[in-house]
Amino acid sequence: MHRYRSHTCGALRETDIGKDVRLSGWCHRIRDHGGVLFIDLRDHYGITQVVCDPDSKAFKLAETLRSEWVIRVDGKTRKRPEGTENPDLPTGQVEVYVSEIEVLSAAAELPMPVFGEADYPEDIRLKYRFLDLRREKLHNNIMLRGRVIDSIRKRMKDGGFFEFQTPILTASSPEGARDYLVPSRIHPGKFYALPQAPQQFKQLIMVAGFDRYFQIAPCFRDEDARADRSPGEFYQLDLEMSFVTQDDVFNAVEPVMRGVFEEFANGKSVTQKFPMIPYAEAITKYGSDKPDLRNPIVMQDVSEAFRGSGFKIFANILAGDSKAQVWAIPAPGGGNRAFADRMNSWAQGEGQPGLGYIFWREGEEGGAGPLAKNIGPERTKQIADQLGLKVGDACFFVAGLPKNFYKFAGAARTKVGQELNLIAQDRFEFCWIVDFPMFEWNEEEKKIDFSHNPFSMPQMGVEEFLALDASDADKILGIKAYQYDIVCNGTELSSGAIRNHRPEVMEKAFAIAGYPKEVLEEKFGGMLNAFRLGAPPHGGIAPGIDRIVMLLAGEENLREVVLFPMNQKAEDLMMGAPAEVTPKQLKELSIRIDLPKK
RNA sequence: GGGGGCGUAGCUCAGUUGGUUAGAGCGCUGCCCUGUCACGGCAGAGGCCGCGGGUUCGAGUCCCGUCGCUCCCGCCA
Repeated sequence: MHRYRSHTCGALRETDIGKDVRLSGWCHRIRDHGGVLFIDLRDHYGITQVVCDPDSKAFKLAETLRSEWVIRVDGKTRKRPEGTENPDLPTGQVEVYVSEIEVLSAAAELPMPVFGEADYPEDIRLKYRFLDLRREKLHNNIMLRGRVIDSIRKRMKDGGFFEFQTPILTASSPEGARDYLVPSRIHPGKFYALPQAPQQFKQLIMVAGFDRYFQIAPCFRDEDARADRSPGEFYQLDLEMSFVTQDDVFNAVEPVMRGVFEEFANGKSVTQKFPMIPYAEAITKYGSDKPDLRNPIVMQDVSEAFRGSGFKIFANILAGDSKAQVWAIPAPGGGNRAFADRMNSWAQGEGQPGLGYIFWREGEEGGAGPLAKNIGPERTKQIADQLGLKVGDACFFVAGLPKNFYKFAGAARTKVGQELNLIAQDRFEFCWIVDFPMFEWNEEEKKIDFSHNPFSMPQMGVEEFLALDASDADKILGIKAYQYDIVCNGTELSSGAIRNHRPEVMEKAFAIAGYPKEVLEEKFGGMLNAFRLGAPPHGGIAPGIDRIVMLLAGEENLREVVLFPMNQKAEDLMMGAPAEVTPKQLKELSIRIDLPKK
């Protein structure tokens, strides 16, 4: 017999009754009845009930066992007595009557239990990650992650993509997030950077003629964390294709995403054909470039209903600036004062002066609330007609310059959807967001910036683009890029683009964003050189693996789907990173520490 | 860098207008228990109420500061 086990803890069935077996695992739960003692023995594969009584020579030792001790047991598989079967366990028809126990590893008192699903503080969970990972939910999430990645790989290879590895130690890039830097010992004073994404490498792979690249790629960005953004490092399904249009990329990626989600959706429905929503439309309808389409609320411009009206605050805002607008956020089913007031105080909590509203209720079919009184019944009806609102509904209003308030309007749309339970929980709602602006105005620095990444191809003829005059800001700011996102349930899952493979267009684009040719040469010289020596038109996208798994696992936080995550302050509490290093190490790197003064 | 929430036993939490000795459940320790699977029963240990200062006759409770965790904003080509 094997030293540790003849079966796993999830293996035994009625067909094994009568067999002498050997199991190893953790003492998940121990129930000592004095004369009979049960141990739920757990390993990766499942749980088997192990029984001991005073007739067994292992009984004395069994009584000393504690939670999470690792033991080996020998015994005989037998049918459970009539009426004591456990239908919740695959092994629940049988049990193992123990003849011998060997303690392989004892466990001290636990800082957190493995048994049960009680919530524990994150710092304890992170410090004792290996215990947390023993727990069913996290264990399953990590296994799901592995299966999702397997599925992605298979689908990508079936789609004609080839897997490549790109360097981890590379050069710092001037755009984008802060880099993680690695000092060079051989070149004192110089640094490698960890890649924020293998962006340039994958483009160079296209220039090298490999045609279709993918990689489950680690990416490193020194940015502050969010619930859906790990600090430090995360993984992307990075992919790139040659000789493609935007549609070709969509047709390659959409089936992979849909297929993976359908495979692991667990009964939830998945969008069959991802709708394409232009960026500008997403902003005006949903107040976000990552709209949650499970939320049926669509906002509308209702400026005309307020222009010159008796509601002076809005009327004055509209009169004061031709670009000012009033947007309506319909709230079907929210037609009562309590809800409207709750939204209003929520808005104040968000730092807004308040949230104007009208609601329609029995006896006040013409609209209730101070705002309705100010603008009068005719305009109120105009709003109700435009938005299709009826008795029992409400509507909220925000006014000002859309570029300043659209985020808040989007947040209000989400809040209304949540409060009124309008968000369908049984669906994965996908869409493409397309036609992102190429440039944006940087108000702080009074200059034009790239609005997304500088490698996208502008949606403009080469001649016309090269002829652009830097002073023609309006025209420049109106240029769209072949830049696109995949959004699912309000989470940005991917970002991609058709790349700019023309050196002269790239020079022009960087010039518009205020980067002289020398900077471009210094920072992107490698890629620029490549583009001067025969580059195929190419494009790609990079879906975030962690976020995909998070959605499929039904988790709200990335840390629930990452094996060994860092906390929000980018610390690994288990390994103790980051940490100080020895003076000798620093000296070798020609680095002297100069801490900021408190 | 900024804002919100939280911080009471190992853990989850309760703790009234500021008022005797700060409680419960889980876990832990001991004893009892032969069919449990969230086993059950009895007993027990375990608290700088995050930390520092203040108001008060009296602070877990009120005020100020600080630290920790978390969520959000900035940031994330």
